[in-house]
Amino acid sequence: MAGAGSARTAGGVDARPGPARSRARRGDGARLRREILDATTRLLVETGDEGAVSVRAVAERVGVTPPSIYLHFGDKGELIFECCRMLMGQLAVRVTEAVEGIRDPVERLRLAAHTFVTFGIENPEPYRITFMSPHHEVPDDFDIESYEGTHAFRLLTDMVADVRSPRVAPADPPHDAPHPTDEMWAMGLLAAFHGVTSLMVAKAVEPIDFPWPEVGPLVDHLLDVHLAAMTAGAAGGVAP
Amino acid sequence: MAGAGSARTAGGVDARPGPARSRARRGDGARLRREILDATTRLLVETGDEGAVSVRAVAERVGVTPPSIYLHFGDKGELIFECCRMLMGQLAVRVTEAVEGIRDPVERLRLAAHTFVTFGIENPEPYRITFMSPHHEVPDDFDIESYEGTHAFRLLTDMVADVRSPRVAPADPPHDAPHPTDEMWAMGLLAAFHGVTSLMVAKAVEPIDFPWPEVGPLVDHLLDVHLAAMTAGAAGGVAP
DNA sequence: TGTACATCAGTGAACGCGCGTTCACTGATGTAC
DNA sequence: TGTACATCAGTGAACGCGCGTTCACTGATGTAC
Repeated sequence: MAGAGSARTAGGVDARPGPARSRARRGDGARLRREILDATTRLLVETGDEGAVSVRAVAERVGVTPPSIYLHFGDKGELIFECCRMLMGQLAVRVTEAVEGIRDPVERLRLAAHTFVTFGIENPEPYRITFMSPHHEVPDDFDIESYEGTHAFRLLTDMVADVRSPRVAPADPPHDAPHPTDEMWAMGLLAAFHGVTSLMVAKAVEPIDFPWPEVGPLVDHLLDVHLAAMTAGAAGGVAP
Repeated sequence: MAGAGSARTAGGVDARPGPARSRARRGDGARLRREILDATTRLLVETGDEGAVSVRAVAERVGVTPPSIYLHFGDKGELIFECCRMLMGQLAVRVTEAVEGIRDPVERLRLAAHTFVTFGIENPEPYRITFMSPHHEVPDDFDIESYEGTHAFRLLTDMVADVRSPRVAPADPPHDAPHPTDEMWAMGLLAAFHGVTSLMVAKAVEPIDFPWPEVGPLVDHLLDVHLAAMTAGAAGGVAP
């Protein structure tokens, strides 16, 4: 079975068993864990289909039998959750690296936005599972503070604060509402860019020739809109 | 089997067979079609889980055997697609009715946005399948012009045009780009509100106590941002 | 008014499939004496 | 230096399940004569 067998099993997905994986050395059982996470992510990215990710398919791609998965993950849900967490971390790292060394706050924000959206579009299925699916249960030991997403959102809030500094109050909103906080601006931006990514990732739309604009210009437009609004009240605004 | 049997089958979902459905009269075979679509939608709304919607579960809820589904739908995909289309139509109707009779363009836009987001949040699973899933194949006879979504987007574009009339050019964007068209404004708004809905619908986030803001204020904020930007150049803007 | 017949709405039983998961096991690797 | 043994990494076979779909059928309903 581990020899030169048929590569096509597990739901018709090419699992490419790879070159007869060698058994891990004694203390190195964790190696398989890394390989499983890796294979799951690649399966998700390459097939672009959550349905293609079964315990069996992952095992086959790693070059191991299905029960081996349970040596490292309690169940399938745990595997998927861990996988999403890893990708979330990668996204955060990407964005952080992209803005590194850039001083102009506006350019930082712009680059962060484009990086975020691009990452999502390049990894549609992981993005979908992480941000658009209701399924994965959160494990008991989940800690919001050590969650990569939390750091990322804080980074966004900081970027917003930098853009708005020296702080200006926007023109009074047309209805009776408090002026937005940095967190509100950040949430608005997140919603907007997530919205763009989400629309592009839901490929349902693809075969319909709906006049979607190019992604880049749309992201720039949304940024411009926010930047214009952020600084609109600069002239007559109230600095706290 | 059609008597007082166990209501709990088909994946543990309560299918509630209902009061022994009577066979349709001779020319009224289409009745079942409507009932199937109805049951599918309700199953989707009530369980909030796409996985709960199997041909068997739908059949049981309607009070009919699984093969009967194939009397009216070629396969499961066709059923789901038809169901989404119906919901899309309902959404369009809801929004249209909501803004009916309201003269102030800004208030129209505001009401449309809140109605859209609320509909999505109240029907998370249908919203997810319709707007956030890549699965359903588009049938061959699909006509974009008669698609409810197309009308809805046109409605949005018109609302944007009304708000921007008398037409004003926004302040020059900070980079070399053309001024946004009505379609671009509409796409930006759609992305933003879809983003909000999408985040709320992906209940993955729910068990994590992330500091999501209230939906209403966030929608208002995004509207304010767009309105401020739309009218920012009014003073020195160029009317075409 | 009565009856043979075509049509239509739906049934019952079964198919093959891939899935997640379990359980008893094997055989290589390192360690203690 | 040699050997018994505990441990660890992974296997092989099987489980029960629900799924989408098919096929030959049944029995009620309306229609033609």
